[in-house]
Amino acid sequence: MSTSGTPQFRYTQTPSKVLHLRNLPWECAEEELIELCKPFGKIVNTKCNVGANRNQAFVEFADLNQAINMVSYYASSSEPAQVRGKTVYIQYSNRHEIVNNKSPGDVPGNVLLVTIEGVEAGDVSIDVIHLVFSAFGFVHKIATFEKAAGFQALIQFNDAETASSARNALDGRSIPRYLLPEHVGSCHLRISYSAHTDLNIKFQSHRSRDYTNPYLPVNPTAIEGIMQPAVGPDGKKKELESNVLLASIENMQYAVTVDVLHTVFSAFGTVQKIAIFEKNGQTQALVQYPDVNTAAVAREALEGHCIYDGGYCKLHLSYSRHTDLNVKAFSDKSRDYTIPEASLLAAQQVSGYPAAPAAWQNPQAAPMYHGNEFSGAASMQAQGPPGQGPSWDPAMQAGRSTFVSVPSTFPGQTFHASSGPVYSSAAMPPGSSPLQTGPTTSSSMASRGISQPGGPPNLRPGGGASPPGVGPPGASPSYYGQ
DNA sequence: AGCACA
Repeated sequence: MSTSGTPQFRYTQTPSKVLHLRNLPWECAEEELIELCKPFGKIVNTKCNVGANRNQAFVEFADLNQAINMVSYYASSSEPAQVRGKTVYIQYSNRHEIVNNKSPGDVPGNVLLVTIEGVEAGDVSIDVIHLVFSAFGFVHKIATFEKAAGFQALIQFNDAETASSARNALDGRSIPRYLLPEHVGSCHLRISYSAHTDLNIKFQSHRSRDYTNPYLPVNPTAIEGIMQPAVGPDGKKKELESNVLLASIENMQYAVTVDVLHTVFSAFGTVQKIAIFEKNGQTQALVQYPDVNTAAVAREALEGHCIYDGGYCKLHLSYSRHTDLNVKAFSDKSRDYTIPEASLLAAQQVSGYPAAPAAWQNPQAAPMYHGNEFSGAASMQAQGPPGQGPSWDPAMQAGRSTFVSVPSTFPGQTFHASSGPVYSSAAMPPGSSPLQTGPTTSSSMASRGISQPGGPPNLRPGGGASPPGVGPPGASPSYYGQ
């Protein structure tokens, strides 16, 4: 009649799908465990390297009878269960399921996430990575990128077995010295599994490769060497122009939203895409125009100007190396205005989907936002529980994104309806009302018919000198049906 | 050789 607190009698545990294995060799690999147990049934979960000595493990069978089969087999067998020649002691676990067994990175898959510790991105070429990992099988695709964790690569193999062999052999090991530049000290590989099954490589470049598709276009802006700054006739470095501007926002006392940027930059032409991200603690944004000329005009006009009065949110503009941003169509940090309104609205009607693990190891962001500009985007790949990534992206459900393979196995994903961004007036600096006309504040925005819900910028493009040939930028975006 | 994880 005892309900709780009754100690389990030592040697008469009740049968459980979960078996407790002791006296395993130190850091016994999961594969060895599975090898031992799979003759008795389907293994649904394992936990290895348990205990202070890391020589215990748990194995969970799909069916209780399978566990019973294994225990009773070895109970009556003359040959004890063995791993690497060591006798393994098997009992029913006193629990009935293995819980919290694996972090996402431990769930085997055909794509590896490799962190190359102790190197700069430039130290290890994609060819070296390819060489190292090709030892274990045909490498289909590689995408490299930088983020807080360091220089990382996604390596796609044909199957999980191949990926696993590469992981087992290389995790914690180093890339051979002769493949590295002299100045590189140690260089350890930290390898886990990616949740992805197929990387979406857009270009062959020094950052990404698709070895299955030799006809994939070479990204002219992403090949090493081409990116060397051109030198003008005067011998000075000539900045490469681009239709995409990189804006650094200095003294950002107030929130700068996608909409604010859209308003500001639309004064010079159609803004196609915007992405906001953090770089070294500073907010930056990429703003894409259809052509270089428009970008150049915007750059000239806006450079050094402040979005808000009082020297707040000062813009510094340069040309990005990107020519076509690959951004989430509708998030709080990015917008793709080239997407037809209808599809956006339609996308927002979609409901009932679990939140996508978003950009968890988003391979798309990786190759597309290479370089220094987009560590912010890369940070969306921050390792962590899937499903806790950035906000749900309607575009994914709208079928526009083909790159995310949403693992259906992650629990705890909740759908948060995306009702569109809400721009609180807190984003607007006090005393910087758009309607206020001050020394540096013109009413040009209002006269252009721009009315932003959350505090339109005071910035007057060109300091009063409107760029030639630029008309009213049209109504503010109506994507979110304001 | 004797039960993890929160």
